Amino acid sequence: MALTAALGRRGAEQDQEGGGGGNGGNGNGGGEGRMIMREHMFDKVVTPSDVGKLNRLVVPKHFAERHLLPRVPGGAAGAACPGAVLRFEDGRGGGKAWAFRFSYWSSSQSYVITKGWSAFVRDRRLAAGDTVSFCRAGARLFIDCRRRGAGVVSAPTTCLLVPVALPQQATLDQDRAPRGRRLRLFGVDLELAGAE
Amino acid sequence: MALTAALGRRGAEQDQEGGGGGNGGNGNGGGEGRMIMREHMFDKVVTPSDVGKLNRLVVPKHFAERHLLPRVPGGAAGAACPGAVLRFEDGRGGGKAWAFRFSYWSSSQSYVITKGWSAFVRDRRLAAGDTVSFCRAGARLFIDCRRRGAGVVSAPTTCLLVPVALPQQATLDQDRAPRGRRLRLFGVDLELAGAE
DNA sequence: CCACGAACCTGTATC
DNA sequence: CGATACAGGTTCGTG
Repeated sequence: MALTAALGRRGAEQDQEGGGGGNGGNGNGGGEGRMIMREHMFDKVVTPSDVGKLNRLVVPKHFAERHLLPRVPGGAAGAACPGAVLRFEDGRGGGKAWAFRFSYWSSSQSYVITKGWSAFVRDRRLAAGDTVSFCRAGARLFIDCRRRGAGVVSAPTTCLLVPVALPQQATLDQDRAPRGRRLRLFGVDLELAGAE
Repeated sequence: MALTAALGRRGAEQDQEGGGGGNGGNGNGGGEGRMIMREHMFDKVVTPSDVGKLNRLVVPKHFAERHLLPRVPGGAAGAACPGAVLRFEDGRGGGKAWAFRFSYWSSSQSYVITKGWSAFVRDRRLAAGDTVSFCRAGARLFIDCRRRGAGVVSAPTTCLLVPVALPQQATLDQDRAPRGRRLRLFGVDLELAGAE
């Protein structure tokens, strides 16, 4: 994985959209913040259907198989794994999270995100042409989006560094992901998850 | 419960729709007929979806919980009770009966009758705006329907008196329903089921 | 391979 | 006005 994180972007991203607001959960308390490296998984420029009444996001097959399928509880084997629920934290922080049902539709031979997707579209005002971005930090998944035509501020927005308040010290150890390497950089704990 | 049965309506209801025909079962033999009071449970004016391709009848929650849930074999406790099969006798007599799967769909928070329902819709030519009526006599369930706009013939059609040929003398005693009061009226055995 | 049916999901009306 | 009920969809297994 690339470690091209831009430390300076941290503040910029947080200020990106002040609205919305957290709805409780493990909030992003200011106190003893740690940092976890977010590995970019993939982006998709959403189609009109992705944000329309179909209530589903088609996930390109190679993205789905490379990045999402290995994250479903029992489905790395490539089995059909019907309707796994994946939890994505709001990439902007704030503690909000989204539960998405990740399925394979044999009729169309495609991977889709169904249940929960329309709520995200509404909340983030996602429109055709916008880009959804999926990231990961260890076993934790993140989703974010940017407006169409919104040029990336500095370099490709592939890896971001976000502050995360760990609910408990043990959180990282509870991850079901294979242990990634750790390193401490500039006084910050980083986790290099899932080296490929 | 109301005891407003109209003895005189007996013949009228039986002549209501000569077609159809019995398909065996415990037929309504003429001989030693008894009478059991049918307690009206609830009606529903069916929607286009109820008689369309969805193959299901949505049962209004308060009706389902008050009248159907207590009738499922092990589910009076209010548990989810997935997919109980309830047997409804044809309200017109003739010995025909319908087996319906009665389920709770947690996704829509609603009770539905699924398997077996479409057969009833077809057989009775049920159309949107018609009314399905559910009655009960002890533990025995009955289903009937009337055409849209077909005003009730005499008084609200809430309690009807129907002839029932008991397969065996013991039938009434096998009822799992709480024992209702009995009375003999005009030489007829009546059972007042489920006094409220 | 198609038709049917059972399960599931969601927007909207309603209280 | 938030929660809920339900009417109307879609998907998918099965025969």
